[in-house]
Amino acid sequence: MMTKRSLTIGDLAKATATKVETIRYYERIGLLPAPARTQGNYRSYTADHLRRLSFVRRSRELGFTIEQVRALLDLADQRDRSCAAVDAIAREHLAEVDHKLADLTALRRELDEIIGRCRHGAVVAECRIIEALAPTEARSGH
Amino acid sequence: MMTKRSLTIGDLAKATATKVETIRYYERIGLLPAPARTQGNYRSYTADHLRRLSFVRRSRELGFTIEQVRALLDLADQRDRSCAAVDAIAREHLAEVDHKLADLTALRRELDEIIGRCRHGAVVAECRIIEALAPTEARSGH
DNA sequence: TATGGACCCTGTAGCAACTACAGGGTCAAG
DNA sequence: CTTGACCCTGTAGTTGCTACAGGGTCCATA
Repeated sequence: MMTKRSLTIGDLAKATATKVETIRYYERIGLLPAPARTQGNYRSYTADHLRRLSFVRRSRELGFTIEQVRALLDLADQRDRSCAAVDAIAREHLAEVDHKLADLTALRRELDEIIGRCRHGAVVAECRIIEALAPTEARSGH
Repeated sequence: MMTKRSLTIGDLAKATATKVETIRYYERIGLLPAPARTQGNYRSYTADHLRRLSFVRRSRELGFTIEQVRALLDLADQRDRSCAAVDAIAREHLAEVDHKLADLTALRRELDEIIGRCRHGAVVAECRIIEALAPTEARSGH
């Protein structure tokens, strides 16, 4: 297959499953270099832009923050530097993900427990879910 | 123990581990009713406010959105209505949490796999993590 | 009585990471 | 030559707060 000489912002959007507005946003915050313009002032992207945007999107999918992506891009550009810094960012992110997973798992358990308590008492006044949400010492009635 | 007649916003903040600004924010968006004011124009809260704010905080801790909390509060106020709607909101939220958990678990696995690939090749040019972030068809070299 | 510090007030701007307009211009097909 | 799909800039909205700035109030102590 042959590669197109240049891409419009719409082409790039389609190729990376990104919204046009998001691409412009990435340019504004300096994550994607500003491309050349056509006579009509349209952005004209190259294969390099496509590579870079693909990298950004993949990293974002994996939950890296914009700042982490920025750091990864900087590192990726310095091809003679040690890989250790890249590893560190990825491991740090993994730790964050593990933390979130633990939080979410605990929350899930609690929510499940609360829902399980629901005896489908006819009315809200006897609803065990509502009771569970109202902290003990603030509960009315007793 | 005896209950105080009224609470300042600071008292309420301490009692519910909420920032003062957050309480004012809840009032602004209509989640907490505007309390009476003192001569000096200070907010003067009652035990009802404390109960309601506690409910809000607990719900937020469990990951309900503001709009869900609003719905739960409305339902909690209509004490003669069926408990089914409360149950529905809670179950919907549980489904969302499960979905997030699944996403995060998949992401974790992928991230772990990518990091595991790192052979600590001396330089970024050979970094398997960077390679993994650059999608296959956009990878340079082949 | 003055004053200091802790508290309170309003209003607005900032955060992350986009998304969604409004109000235009450009371009290719028919 | 017009229609419709695309592109442009700039700004405001989203969620759920948080953080000021620039004031006012209250109370205890010197």
